[in-house]
Amino acid sequence: MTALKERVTVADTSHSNLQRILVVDDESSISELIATSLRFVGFDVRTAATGSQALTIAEEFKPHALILDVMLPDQDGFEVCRQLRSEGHSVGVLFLTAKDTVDDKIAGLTIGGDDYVTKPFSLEELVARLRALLRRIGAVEATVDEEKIRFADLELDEATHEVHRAGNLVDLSPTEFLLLRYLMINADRVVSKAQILDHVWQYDFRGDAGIVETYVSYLRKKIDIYEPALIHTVRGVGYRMRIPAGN
Amino acid sequence: MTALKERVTVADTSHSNLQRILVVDDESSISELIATSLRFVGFDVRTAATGSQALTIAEEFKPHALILDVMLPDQDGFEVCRQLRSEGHSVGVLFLTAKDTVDDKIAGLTIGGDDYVTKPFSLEELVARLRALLRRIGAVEATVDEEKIRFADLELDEATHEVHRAGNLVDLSPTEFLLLRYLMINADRVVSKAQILDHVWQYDFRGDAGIVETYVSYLRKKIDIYEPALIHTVRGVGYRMRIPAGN
DNA sequence: GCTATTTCTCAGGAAACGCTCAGCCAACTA
DNA sequence: TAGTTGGCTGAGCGTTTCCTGAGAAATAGC
Repeated sequence: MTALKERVTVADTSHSNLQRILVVDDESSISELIATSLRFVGFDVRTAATGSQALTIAEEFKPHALILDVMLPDQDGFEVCRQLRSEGHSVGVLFLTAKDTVDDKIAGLTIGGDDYVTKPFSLEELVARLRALLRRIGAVEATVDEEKIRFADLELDEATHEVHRAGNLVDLSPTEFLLLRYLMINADRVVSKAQILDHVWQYDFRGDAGIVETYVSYLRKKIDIYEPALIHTVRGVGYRMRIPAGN
Repeated sequence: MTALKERVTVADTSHSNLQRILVVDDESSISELIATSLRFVGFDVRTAATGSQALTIAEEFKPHALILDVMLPDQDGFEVCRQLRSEGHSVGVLFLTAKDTVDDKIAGLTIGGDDYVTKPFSLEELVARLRALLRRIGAVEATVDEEKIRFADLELDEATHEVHRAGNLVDLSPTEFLLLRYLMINADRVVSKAQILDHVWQYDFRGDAGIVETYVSYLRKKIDIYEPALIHTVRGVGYRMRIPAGN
């Protein structure tokens, strides 16, 4: 799914040098979805279903970050977070919250470097947010990890959410931004509409894959009005970002 | 009986260095078709007809990948997948789904390097997808395994879906691509029209074998306009891809 | 609360594709 | 050489795939 370089052969875990993420959600379908996705892009992941279980696992797993549902069966996510911090763990937290649960508590989150994502989310967004969080709390060793993705004369900045093509600022809607990001990360490879749907759209999206066509069309009108066109369709297979020149 | 079974098992599988694939489908005609085909191309294959059976077999067989029908008699494919993953198996899954199940069920199928194929499928496509999946999840040891197939000055790239002949990009339709792929994989060997039909076309194709001739013709006009011609007819037998030079 | 943006559905049209068919050519046979 | 068989290929047609504009519904911003 994501960039080749991020692919690390899934060996095992114990004391790997991968970043360790603890996913806490009582719905196993959600936590497994996240875990699978994160493992694939190169994280070392554990899951927990309750707050107390999370604390136990965190004790020995020592995660760099948590993805933490605020609604847990035993105690709420904030409580888990507080206990963890009181024990001296400097861990970043990405909260998961239902859309309508966005009350005051969450407002103050971004101050501490934490962040939150509302359910349902798109996997692309979750991973992007998690990466940003890890960068902020300084859990990323090397700073090879720039916040910009480049392809040809296209430049996408994760920090500012800005996109430039040939030096010109391009204004994109949130979905367009995510889609472009996904295409750029997979530059030079064909990605199917199903893949795009699974990664860019929210996991509960139940509409037609035709929406991908619509958004590709939007993107083209914004970034491929410049030469050369970079988004190419591979009929019957999917889309591919590439520099056509070389033949 | 157990003795016999175990002997056989130990003899050709248990700790073979072949890649292990577990095929799960309640229609034995389908799972046997797939199993036979995969064994022939060098996989170690087991089959299961239900979800629980799949979990049991997976426990001891430890497959590198699953080919999993989403519609199973007891539980659906997702559940099987989730249970397997929650037990820590880092297994890739290739889902099988009926074409009209495209509604709500197929969401999330391409997460974590997984993929899906709709029934009816062509064996060539299934095998190609499976190979790609194994590559993505890193189950292939040596990395000699590039995503390109080469023969003479022909080059077929699975990731980009591009074909080059003598450095020139050649544009192929999906079926043409599959056919060329099959011929290249069987380079220097004669393949009959029936074989081609069985592997390249969907297993429920009930048309005339003459369509193979038509597609070979298409292919020749696209790749054998260069010298030397690589696709040769073996009259009364089939086709063979070869470099003519030698005699 | 109203407006602007964004998301999503839908439908028409254009192009590509899969497939059939028929006429023709080449190769083998007697 | 003539007949027969197998293979090649152009033409045609129904279907699928993709693109795009228009508009409804949801959302966010002011």
